[in-house]
Amino acid sequence: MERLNADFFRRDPTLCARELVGCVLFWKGQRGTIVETEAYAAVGDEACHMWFRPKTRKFVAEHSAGAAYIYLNYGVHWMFNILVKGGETDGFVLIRAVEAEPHPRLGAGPGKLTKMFGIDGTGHGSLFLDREETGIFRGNETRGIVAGPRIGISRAQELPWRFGALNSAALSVKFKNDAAVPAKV
DNA sequence: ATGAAGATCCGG
DNA sequence: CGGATCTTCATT
Repeated sequence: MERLNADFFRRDPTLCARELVGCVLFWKGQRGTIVETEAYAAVGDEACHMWFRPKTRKFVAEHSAGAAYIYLNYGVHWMFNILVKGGETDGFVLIRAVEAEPHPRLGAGPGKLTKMFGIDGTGHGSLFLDREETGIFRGNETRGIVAGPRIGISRAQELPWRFGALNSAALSVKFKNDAAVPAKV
């Protein structure tokens, strides 16, 4: 399998998010097939942390493409994101769900998958793609990829920047009126 | 200092 | 549907 390197994350966040569906995430002894992601853009996206969090803008300035951006949400759940730095197209990809053994819905949500993998703040800022015990490997999603509005945000709800594997049992939330997007190139 | 909001999840 | 439980940020 082909290991993804930082170059993968030097493109448009929506492209990165879409192509990550079907790839396999490895993290300290566990693996999961990514079945749901969301893209967040530095420019023109009011839902992105960069829009309203100075600390996030600092993080982006000080880290390179492919770095893990991990934060605690609601004081309870760790969110696992990957930094995208393509110049005009900086942003993040949030990993929202993975298929994993043994229980199909063990990784069916952004907070659930970090708990499953043991991902927490200690990984924040790490270049995990290049580490021995962590990384992402390219896969091919044969079920088709669908897109829709992002989940749980209050702004920019119109952007269809959530991507998922069609009919996966591990989606955090089912897609409504699934509009299949073209498979990757 | 203090308060509000937040890319969620579980249980009643 | 409310509570958990912590960080960031704006306001006092």
